[in-house]
Amino acid sequence: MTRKDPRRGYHHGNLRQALVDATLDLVVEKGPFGFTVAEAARSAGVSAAAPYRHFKGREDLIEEAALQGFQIFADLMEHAYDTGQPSALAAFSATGRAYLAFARNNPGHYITMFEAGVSIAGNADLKAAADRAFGVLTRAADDLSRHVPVEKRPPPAMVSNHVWALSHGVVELFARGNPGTKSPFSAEDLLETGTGIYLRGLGILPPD
Amino acid sequence: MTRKDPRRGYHHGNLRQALVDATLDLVVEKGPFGFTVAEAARSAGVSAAAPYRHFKGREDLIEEAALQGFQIFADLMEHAYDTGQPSALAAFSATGRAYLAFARNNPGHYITMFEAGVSIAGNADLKAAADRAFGVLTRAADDLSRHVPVEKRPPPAMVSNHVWALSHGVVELFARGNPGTKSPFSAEDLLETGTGIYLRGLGILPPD
DNA sequence: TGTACATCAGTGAACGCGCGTTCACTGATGTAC
DNA sequence: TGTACATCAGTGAACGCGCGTTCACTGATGTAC
Repeated sequence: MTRKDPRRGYHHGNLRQALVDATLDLVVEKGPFGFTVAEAARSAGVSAAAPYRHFKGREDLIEEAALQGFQIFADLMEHAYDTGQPSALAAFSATGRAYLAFARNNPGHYITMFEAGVSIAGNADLKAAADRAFGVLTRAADDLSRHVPVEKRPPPAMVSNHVWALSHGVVELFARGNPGTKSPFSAEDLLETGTGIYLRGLGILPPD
Repeated sequence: MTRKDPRRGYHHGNLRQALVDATLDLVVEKGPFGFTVAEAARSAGVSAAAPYRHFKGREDLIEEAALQGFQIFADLMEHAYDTGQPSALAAFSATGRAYLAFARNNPGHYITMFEAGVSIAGNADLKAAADRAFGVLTRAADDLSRHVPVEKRPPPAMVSNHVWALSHGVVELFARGNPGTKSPFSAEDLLETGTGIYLRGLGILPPD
């Protein structure tokens, strides 16, 4: 009989995932480069050598964490998009909110994905998951663009890049305690109002 | 007579600045945490102990680099603002372009300022320089806001936060080769078109 | 102008540290029959 | 069901490494008189 209890694996039981989880915590606590394999092992309660049974090395471990992040992210984005259907506007807004919610609720993932120096293009799995996530954003932007008169309609990829940049900027500057960059406005407010004004500029929302 | 040639200091001649410059290069080359005091010393051609004549430690060196960055940044922003006067719109656009130009031309500074984990709030000099820079952006947004009917005028600080977030997001995602995040559009185009649409949304640019 | 002294920016050796990684190993788990 | 064997996830010790930092030092530069 093969393992009846999937929570417990061989010896430790899911050491692989425990290491990924430890990585996510460490990266939040000590910054994207404060993370060390040794410390991840320590906090999973195993020897420093154990991680090498599951990962080729430090880079491999971080990439796995980032990969899981992109997969969760893509799932959330897709779900948000579906939730907003059939309204292009509702779908678009929902993906924006999902972006911010993901960054807030999964700071470890967000950091490994965007701040830990992982090369997305250098790893086919990562690339695929990242493309899936941003594909949703582009699709949402595309749907929305159809409501804009052709002659003043920017390319959908451009719209999704604008929104992505705004979202990422808001996350980096205002969704974390990082710098002395306190804002009187919450990240959620900033993203909501920012995209609102932007959509008015596109002519999708009424000028009031 | 005190030093007639300010380029050459004592022994090395401006070791302090040479170390800062080395830091800026290293941080671009190896990422915000790939930087080490030892390597900065090496590339300045001095022993590993020498930096401690000029800086209290690693953190102090990075903070000096970031401080110089904020000062240059603030100067550029002020100059851009002045250049655009008396048109509020021209001044505003110029500061946006200055932001991106600074990030492009001073990647080392930008990294030490925003990605190296330096706490801006924790250093009074840094805080002052950062406030000066973002004060310009807020002033530009404030000037601009006066052209918006009061009832639909968002707080100027909110507008400047929007623009800052968009600018930062564009820099992080599209102005560097970092991730697999290639865009068919240049960072300059994205910022220009993005703020253009945003300003239309504010009712400052005509809807065409 | 010359000399004696003070200052100070560097050196080189040394330290303790924690890291990433490898390796031979061991003991628990799974499997064939 | 029991036994012999294979597999495999861990261990613990060891390695070489480069780092940040300290320290006593030295030799160049500045300064008082």
